Amino acid sequence: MTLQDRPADAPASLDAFARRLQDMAPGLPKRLRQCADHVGRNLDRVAVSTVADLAEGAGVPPSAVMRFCQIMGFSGFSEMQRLFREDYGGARPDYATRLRALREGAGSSPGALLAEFIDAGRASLERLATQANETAMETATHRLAAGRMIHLAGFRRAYPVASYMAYALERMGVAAMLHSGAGHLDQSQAISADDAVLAITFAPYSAETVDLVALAQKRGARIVALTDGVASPVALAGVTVLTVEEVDFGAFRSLSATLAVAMALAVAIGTRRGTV
Amino acid sequence: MTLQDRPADAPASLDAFARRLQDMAPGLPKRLRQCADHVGRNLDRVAVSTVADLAEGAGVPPSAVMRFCQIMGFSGFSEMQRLFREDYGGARPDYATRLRALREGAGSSPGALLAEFIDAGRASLERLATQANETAMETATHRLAAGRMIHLAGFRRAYPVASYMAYALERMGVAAMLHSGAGHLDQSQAISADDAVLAITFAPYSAETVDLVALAQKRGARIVALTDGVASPVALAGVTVLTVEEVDFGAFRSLSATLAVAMALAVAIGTRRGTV
DNA sequence: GCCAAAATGGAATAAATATTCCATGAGCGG
DNA sequence: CCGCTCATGGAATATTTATTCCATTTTGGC
Repeated sequence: MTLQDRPADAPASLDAFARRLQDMAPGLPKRLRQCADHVGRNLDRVAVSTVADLAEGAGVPPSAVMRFCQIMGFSGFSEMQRLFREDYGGARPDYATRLRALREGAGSSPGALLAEFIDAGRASLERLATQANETAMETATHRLAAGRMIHLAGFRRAYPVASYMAYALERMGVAAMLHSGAGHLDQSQAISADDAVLAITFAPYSAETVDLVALAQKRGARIVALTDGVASPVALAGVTVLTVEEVDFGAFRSLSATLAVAMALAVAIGTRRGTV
Repeated sequence: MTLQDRPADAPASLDAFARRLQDMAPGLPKRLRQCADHVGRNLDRVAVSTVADLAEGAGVPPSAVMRFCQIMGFSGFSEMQRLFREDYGGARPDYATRLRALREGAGSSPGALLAEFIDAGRASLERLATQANETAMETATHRLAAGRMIHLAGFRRAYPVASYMAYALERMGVAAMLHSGAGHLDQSQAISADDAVLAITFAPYSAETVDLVALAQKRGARIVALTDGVASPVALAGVTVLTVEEVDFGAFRSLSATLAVAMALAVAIGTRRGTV
C-alpha cells in the first residue's frame, strides 16, 4: 500500500466511507494513520470542519489531510466533505431547541421532567444502537422460537416490558404465558423442557425472576435473559444473555431501549414461526 | 424597525437565536423576512451551508443574507455560522452509522428489526419534544394530584404504560389503582367523585377504557386522557386531553413517547404531593 | 405625485480555505 | 553504508466564499 495506488472511486455513502476507513487504516503510514484515527473518532465534525481544523486535531499539517482525502478515493477535501454534509440527516434542531426550552421550566414542572425523560429515552436508544449484539439476538430468537411456548417473566419495572411482549406475541399467534404473579399462584410449575423462557430483570433483581430462571434451568428449558449485564444473577450457564443499558433519570429508568429489544425479538420470533 | 437599529450583541446560544428570530421576524422587510423564514425552517442546514446556499434557498441575493446576519446581531455570516457549528452537538454519527449497519441485515433479522424499533422510538421522542403541550401537562398534573387516589386505565397496548405508571406511583407513595381487567371483576365501581382517573388509550380504542371514562364522568371524577388525539372517543367535555403521536413500525407501536409523558406525569404528581 | 428614507441587487473586493508542488528527510533493501 | 523509494512539511497558488459598497428601485408619508 503506497500513496500511489488510491482507489479509483469515492465512497458513495457514510457506510462505504466507514468500511473503507476500516480497510485502509491498518496499512497506512504514520501521518495518514493519524488522520484516519482522528477522522474516525470525529465523524460528526467533518461536515463542519476545515482542512486546517482537522489537521490540527490530528496533529498533522494540512497537506497530510489532503493526501488522506485522496487515498480515500476523493479528489480532495471538498469532495469528501460534500459526502458528510449531504448525508448529514440533521440533528433536528427544532427538537434540540424545543428540548432546551422545555427544560427551562422549574425543576419539577411537568415540562422540565418531560424533557429529561425524552432525553433519557433517546440516549438509551442511541446507546443501544451502538452496543446491540446482533449475534446474541439471533441466538435468542432461535431459542425462543424453538420452544413449544414462551414464558415471560418480568416483575416490577420489567413488568411493562413483559406485558407488551405478551401482547405482541398474542397478536402474532405465538403461544406465550405472562408470569404476572397475580393471585400468588405459582405459575412456574407450567414450565417444561420443551418450553422457552424469557426473563427480564434489572438491578435490584427481583427474587421471583431469579428463582424462576433457576427452576427453568433445572427443568431443561431454553432460557434467554434480558438484563443489565453487569453480574446479573440470571446470567447462568446455558442462558443466552441480552444486555441493555438504560439511562436513568432520577429514580426511574427509561424503558425505551429495553422495549425496542423486546419488540424486535417478538417480531423476529413471530416471523420465524411463520405466523405473521 | 429598520436596518439601522441592529442589536448590539450577538445571540450566545441557539435558544437565544431562536428567540431573537421570533422577535424580529414580524417587523422585517420582505427580503429579510424571506431569509428569516428560510433559516427558521432550516436551522439544521445553517452549520453546513454557504451564504450562497442559504440565499438560493430563500430566493434572495447573497447580500440580503449578509444583511440578515447583521440585523440578527452578528458581524457577518461567518460569526453566525460559528454559533451553529459549535452548538452542533452532532447527530452521533456512530449511532447513525451503526443503525444503518444493523438495518442492512435481511428484513426480518433481529438486527434489522431492532434498527427499525430504535428509529421509531427516537422519531416518536423527537416528535413529542416539538409537539408536547406543557400547559395541558400542568393541568393534568394538578387534576391528578388533587384526587384522593388515581385510577389508571389502559388495556392492550396501553397496558404496559399504565402498569409502569402504577409502579412509579407506588414507589412514590401515591395511592393508585391499576384497572387490569383481571378476573373480569368490574373494578370501575371503585371510582368516586373524589378520585382522579387517567385513561390511556389509542386507536382502536378499547371499549373498557371508553366505558370507564364515561362512568367516571358520570360520577364526577377528575379525568385526564392520554390518547392519540384525532377524534379520540375519550375526549369528552371536561376531560383534560394529552395527545401523543407515536411512530409505528409495522403493526407495533413504539411506546417511547407515551412512556415519557406517563413518567413525567408520575414524577410531577409525586413531587406535587410532596411524597418524594 | 413628489420627496425622503429605506431596501435591494449586483458587481467589486477582501478574506478564508483548499489544493498543488517540490525540496527535504526518513526508512528499507541490497 | 549507499542509493532508491516513499513520506513529509511548508510555502506558493488557485479557488471558493464572505463581505462591502453603491447605484437603483421601492416604499411610505405628505
